[in-house]
Amino acid sequence: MSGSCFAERLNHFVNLTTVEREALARLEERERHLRRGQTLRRENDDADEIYILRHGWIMSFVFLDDGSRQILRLHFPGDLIGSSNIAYRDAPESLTALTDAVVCPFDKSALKVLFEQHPRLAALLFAVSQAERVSLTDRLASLGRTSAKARVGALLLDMIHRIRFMKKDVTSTFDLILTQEEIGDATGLTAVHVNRMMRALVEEGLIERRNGSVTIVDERALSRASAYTNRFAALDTSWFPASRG
Amino acid sequence: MSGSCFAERLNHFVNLTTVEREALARLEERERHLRRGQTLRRENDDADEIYILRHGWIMSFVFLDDGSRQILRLHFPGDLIGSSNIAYRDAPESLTALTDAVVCPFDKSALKVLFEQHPRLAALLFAVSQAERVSLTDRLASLGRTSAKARVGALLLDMIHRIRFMKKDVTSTFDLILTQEEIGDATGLTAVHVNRMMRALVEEGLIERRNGSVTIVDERALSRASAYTNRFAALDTSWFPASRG
DNA sequence: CGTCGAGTTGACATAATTCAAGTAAGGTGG
DNA sequence: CCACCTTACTTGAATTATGTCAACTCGACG
Repeated sequence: MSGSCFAERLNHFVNLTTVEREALARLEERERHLRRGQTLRRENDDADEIYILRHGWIMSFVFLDDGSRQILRLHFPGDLIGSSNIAYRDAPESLTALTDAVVCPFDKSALKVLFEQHPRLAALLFAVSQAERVSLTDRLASLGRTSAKARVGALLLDMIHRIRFMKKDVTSTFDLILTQEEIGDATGLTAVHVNRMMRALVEEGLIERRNGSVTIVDERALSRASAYTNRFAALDTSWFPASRG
Repeated sequence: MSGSCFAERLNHFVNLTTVEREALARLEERERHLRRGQTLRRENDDADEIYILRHGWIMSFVFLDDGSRQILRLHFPGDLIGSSNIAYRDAPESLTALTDAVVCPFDKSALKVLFEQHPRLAALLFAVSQAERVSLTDRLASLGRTSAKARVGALLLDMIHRIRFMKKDVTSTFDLILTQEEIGDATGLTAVHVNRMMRALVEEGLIERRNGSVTIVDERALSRASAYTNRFAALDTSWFPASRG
């Protein structure tokens, strides 16, 4: 029953039944391969598709009228992406691959079956989306109320935590992937200032850099300096309906 | 079948059946009255309750370590609030009344019944929460990539649109309610700078102020200047399961 | 009548941006 | 294998947006 990294991720929170796994597997029947830099879809596209990210990293972002870009969220394997047009017919955000990537597109009508026949999965989806919401509010507080250095630090911490969540090895080193311009677009800064803040973090002994990889040297101090809250507590599944089948 | 402003709001999107209305009414059996300034719950409270806001305005916010505050969202009648701890046991955000308010608290276990017996309502809840998510990403772009003046303008526009959505009269004047300090905490600015930006907007003829009320004079220009996107399009309900009963 | 919270204003300080010029690394065509 | 591009990163100097501090007004309220 491997193959579905979405099921694998959801299985962190509840023990999926065979029937539930099958239902999830049906969302991942098709595959689409993307090369780094390739755009999966653009703002305002009329899109009925939602995607499960299987391999690689993808970012969602919007452009403002003046040409500036805001990166809304980084997506990792196991994430449900493009979910915002569960609500809307037109995509409110663009999706572009940060690395070579594989996604599984499915039509949003597939959710209908899920909600009808697998209430526990529906509840789980809902809970996961609420957790994503909290993650967004954390970023809102970061952009609204913390310094440039703290924003960059918080982004790095978020990345390492999410990487650890996927692979269980407790590493402190990871491939940055993002350019400094992209880090700026995620944190609301200019590339130049991101550069300065990264070296400041290095000078203060909080991180190290080698080629394209970053090591979190003093995670405790960095977390404090960046006002970072770790939200990787278990989901509260107590209210979920029983599984069917 | 009045009384439930939650049902009333959801009825904007689908025609609720009698059975569905009854299920929703069950979420609003209890009432709790709050006075302006009163806190409904605090960050880190162990909270099993979720609320439907019936009257008045409420804000959700977090405090950072340095004592600064970020207002995450303004809530209006018909909103589901405290929904973030559908995912978590401990509340990630505080809730405080901006005006005298009435909320209907219900235990999150009540959602279980909803997901089991009313898949269409569950789908609707999910879609509404995705729309909220998009609203949060709009704010993220506002804080990350627009000027102080634009952020204040966008907040005012968001308020007027949400007020219009509740009451159908197409007014351009509303009671601001928020202090300039609160506007600052919502937009990531200081109270002093909010003051300057508001008067700049007045001088440019975009808004007017009288006592505590604000009038949007030139909505088109203000929307452009604030990079504001109106998301009050209809929800896409095409994928919803059929209603039961 | 005095106090308090909110709004207003000016002078000054600071964080972040802009502009400009450079370096380093990787990829490509000859 | 070299010469040439291109893209990302780096750095300094000047500029601008926003924050800080402090003083004052005004209206509400007890």
